[in-house]
Amino acid sequence: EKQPCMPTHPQKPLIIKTGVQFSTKVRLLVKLPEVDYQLKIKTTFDKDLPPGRVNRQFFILTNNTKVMDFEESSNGCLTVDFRHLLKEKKVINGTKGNEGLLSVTEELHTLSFEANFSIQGISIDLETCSLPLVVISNVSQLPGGWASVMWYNLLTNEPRNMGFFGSPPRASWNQLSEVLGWQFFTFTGRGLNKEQLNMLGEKLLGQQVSHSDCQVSWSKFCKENILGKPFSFWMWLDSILELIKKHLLPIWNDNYIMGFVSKETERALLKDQEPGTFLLRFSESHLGGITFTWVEHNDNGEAKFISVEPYTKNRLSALPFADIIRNYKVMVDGVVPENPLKFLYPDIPKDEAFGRHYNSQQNKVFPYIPSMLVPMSTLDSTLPLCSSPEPPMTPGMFDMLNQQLRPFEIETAMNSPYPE
Amino acid sequence: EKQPCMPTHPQKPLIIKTGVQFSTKVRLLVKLPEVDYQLKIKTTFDKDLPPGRVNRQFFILTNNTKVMDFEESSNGCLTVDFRHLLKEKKVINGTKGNEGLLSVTEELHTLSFEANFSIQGISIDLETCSLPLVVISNVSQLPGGWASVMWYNLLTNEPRNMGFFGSPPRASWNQLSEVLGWQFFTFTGRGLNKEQLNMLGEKLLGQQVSHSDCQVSWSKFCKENILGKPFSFWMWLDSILELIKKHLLPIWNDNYIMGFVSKETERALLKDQEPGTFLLRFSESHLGGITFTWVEHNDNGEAKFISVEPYTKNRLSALPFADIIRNYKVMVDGVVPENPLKFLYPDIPKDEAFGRHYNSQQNKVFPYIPSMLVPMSTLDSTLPLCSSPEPPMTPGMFDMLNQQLRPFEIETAMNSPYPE
DNA sequence: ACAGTTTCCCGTAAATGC
DNA sequence: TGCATTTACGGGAAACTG
Repeated sequence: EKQPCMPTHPQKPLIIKTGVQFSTKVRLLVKLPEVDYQLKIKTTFDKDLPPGRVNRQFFILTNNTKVMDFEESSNGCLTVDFRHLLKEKKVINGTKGNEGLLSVTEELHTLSFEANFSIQGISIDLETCSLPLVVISNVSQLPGGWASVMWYNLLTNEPRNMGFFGSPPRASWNQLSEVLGWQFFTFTGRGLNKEQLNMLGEKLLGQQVSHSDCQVSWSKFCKENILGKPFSFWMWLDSILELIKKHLLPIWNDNYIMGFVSKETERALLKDQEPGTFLLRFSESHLGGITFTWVEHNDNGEAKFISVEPYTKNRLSALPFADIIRNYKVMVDGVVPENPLKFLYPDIPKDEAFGRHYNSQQNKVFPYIPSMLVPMSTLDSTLPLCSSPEPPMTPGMFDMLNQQLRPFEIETAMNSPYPE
Repeated sequence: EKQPCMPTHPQKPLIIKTGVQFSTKVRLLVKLPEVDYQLKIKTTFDKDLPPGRVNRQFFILTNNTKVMDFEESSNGCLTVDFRHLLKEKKVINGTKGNEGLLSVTEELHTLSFEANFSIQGISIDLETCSLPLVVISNVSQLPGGWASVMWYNLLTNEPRNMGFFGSPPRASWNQLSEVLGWQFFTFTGRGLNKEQLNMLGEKLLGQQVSHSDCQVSWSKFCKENILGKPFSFWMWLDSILELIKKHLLPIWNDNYIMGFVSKETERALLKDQEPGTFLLRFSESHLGGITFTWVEHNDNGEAKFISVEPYTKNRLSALPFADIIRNYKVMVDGVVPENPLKFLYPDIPKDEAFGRHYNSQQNKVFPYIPSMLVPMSTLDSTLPLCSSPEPPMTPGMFDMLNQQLRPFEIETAMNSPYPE
């Protein structure tokens, strides 16, 4: 009879952080006739869970009973807000939970809600219970916790399979890619297009004709590190999500960040473009980084690709990315610096794409002359700095890429270059 | 018999922040013969203070009794560490404290320590009490709290005059300037020299032949805003102290920051120096800012002084100050930029002074070319940007300044230009 | 309305546990 | 020892409160 809406973290329901307030909404779906008495809701954490089933035990610090209020907006239903803290109960953990392998963010909990009322002499007990919750103690655990919530809700309809992560099912790439697109759509306002998802699928599963039916394990998604990197696929992807949210939102939403492109594809795309054509790509080697790559041509007409060291949140909070693109300079042999970035791929003049995000931060404070930070790379032309070896490219791949990625239709110059 | 050492904030004793642990040391100065029993110390907050005397009431959250331990290091004395939280007691504040005018950081509190033991059948009570404490709820109140602690301990020897800030005495500039110098010495490792203190005295008291015997009121020191500025003298000075601690420590300790110089003095000093001679000065218009001023000469030989927009902690955490000085460029009419900073006043070549603090942050990450931030000012030579009017200078002041500030003796080039 | 004050809580660093 | 997890708390911002 009651349908609990879940406690919320900033936009991330079903995750609760210890020591931080959270609120819960319980909606009574039956309409009680003439409710002039007060309906008390009692909330319990991990009510029915046998101790030892879970590694950590928690309790609700504040008063756990609240009286329901009428709420106008929800047409006659009753709702109630809880607002309380959660704190770990220190228990001498004799028999440590069943799964020593599970991490904290894989441990599932629940909130139970109970109410009792009597109508015409009949006592009625109501009880309901939340979907599985993840309890974290620091925001640094939020990505992991959110991965669990996503995986659970993607792969099961069971209301409370608390042992879910004891043997988590696999997800098909079809399912998973849809969820990943949703993540971006929900948190930034723009999802991922087919090409971007393809790159992600390839990163996760290797080169395949079609990823759709490939199965992705929970471990591969979130627990194992990417080969040669000190982070997992989801940690990497989430770091980019955070980077967009904090530093790249307007540019991302204007669809000016291709973002997820392999270095091979990048080269294939830029190869035949005008010198100074560039695109924006997220770093695959570092968490939460974005770089630009532009194409130049040697004297003998050969294409050369140069990428700048990725910018991370620290750098970007000193200088917004649009201003970096605007003012970026390369100085060769100490000669007059030049901004090598001319056209956003395929051919949008830089200022046309980013002009309205420029931040003319020239704040005139009278006796002083204004000063700004200019991002700059210094090259020594005697050193072949840019001769990074071509990454391996499978035969025929170039054509495939071309086919797959070419049909970008630009309607007006202000339009996005990467339609979905 | 007991001498309490005080609870500590990061280097700031006598200030306690609610919700944060603090520790206290109580030393028993008498040596007890054969103490084989345990001595319990009970700690009470604001023990004897009549309620209503203070606006806010607090209590110690954790267990307030602790058993003394022997401590080897303090030759046979007994010491004990308390470690507990302080939380405001919510009181329906019927009769609000005696002084509605007092701010939170002017409200004084105490910690009392009690112990009881019996020796040869005689029961002995010991009791002692801390110096007045300030309780704050956020670090943003730390500067104000610290000002109170300084003022109290500078101007009274009374162990517990809780109403001190009801009518706080004045300090002579002699006393105060000594304390200010100590502050810098204690928190940075380098104090303030006579010229720097002179500038501060002038800022606080106006131009006087001698400030020594001038009286500074508590209000002028810490409560009233500086004329035309939205902050008080101490808030301004403390913001600089923080800036030094976080971003300028080595340069400050090398004595390369003149820092406290009036604009008049600055011009007088730079006037006859080589073009490109510069000095470093703290901003008087903004909290926690540092700028450099350099001298150039017009075609007609007239000296021109240019100051850059002050750098604050945000800018400095993107780019350390030494690197700003190293790479700073001025671009006039889009022509090849040039670093106008040549000699640190009076004549130390820039790289000699700051070279060892340069941060060659060129981290080569293979496929990428490194990028750095270059601080740059752009000027349009058609606009007379630097023609800020000469600040007023009293007659004869120039000579006085010259006399007063000239005798800088430079022993070697690596030596500090501003000996104390 | 507003300023002084407190609360809230992210995010880094340090401490702790295993 | 190293890694996983929690605690600590500075600092910016929002909420509170007279």
